Amino acid sequence: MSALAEPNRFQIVELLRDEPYTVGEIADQLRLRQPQVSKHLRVLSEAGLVEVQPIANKRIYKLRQQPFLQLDDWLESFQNVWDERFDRLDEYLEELKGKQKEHGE
Amino acid sequence: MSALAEPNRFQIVELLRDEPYTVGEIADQLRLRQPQVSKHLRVLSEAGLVEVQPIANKRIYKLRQQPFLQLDDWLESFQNVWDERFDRLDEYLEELKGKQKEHGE
DNA sequence: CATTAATATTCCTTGACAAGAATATTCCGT
DNA sequence: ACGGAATATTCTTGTCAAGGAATATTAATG
Repeated sequence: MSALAEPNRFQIVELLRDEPYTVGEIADQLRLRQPQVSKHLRVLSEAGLVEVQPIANKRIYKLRQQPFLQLDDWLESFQNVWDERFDRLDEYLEELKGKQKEHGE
Repeated sequence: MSALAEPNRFQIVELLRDEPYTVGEIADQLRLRQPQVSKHLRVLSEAGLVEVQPIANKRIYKLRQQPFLQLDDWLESFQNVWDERFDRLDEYLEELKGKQKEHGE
């Protein structure tokens, strides 16, 4: 997830969402210098967010879907909670007031 | 999203997924020092991931759902792509070979 | 085989940020 | 009003990661 935290990398991912791109194409579209793009792609690649397909001396990068599905799963583990707990906060407040009362006696 | 990149903050969020917690409780459960927890909560708060409810001299932190829904939306913008494009990579490769041919003539 | 295009890697510098330690603030009970 | 929790803030320091510039690598082409 820290791979997505960097703004330029985030942009790269959004760009690749549309279609696979070459390093040079990415650099052009995002107005970045080639070495930085290569470095960012390296990070994205090591994070498993992206995969490469070498063709001639070009390298085509595309998104992998696994990490996104994973993230989706993670988010679902929250969805459940919103529903289940209408607002557990109230419940918690009561609990606290109870504790205070006990302490007072 | 960079707020979630920090491991301790990520842990805090996962902890708060279960129920709201006090700063001290978070510090205890995650074996962190209170000041760092406060600082992390500040970041999470400014990122809109978390909200506070002061009660006595305690402060109860809970998750806000908006940013999570937002993230979910963002992820959906990808889902569409996976389906639509069986593999646009092939298409792209063809395009490249075409270009090479043109260049050769 | 020399050249050139496309990409990757290295080295260096700089800025951001997290932890630690100490201190400040706020609120309650007495 | 005072003492003590609970929490926040400040300051400093060390680390890490991103950008820039230069260079290395790989592959195609004549």
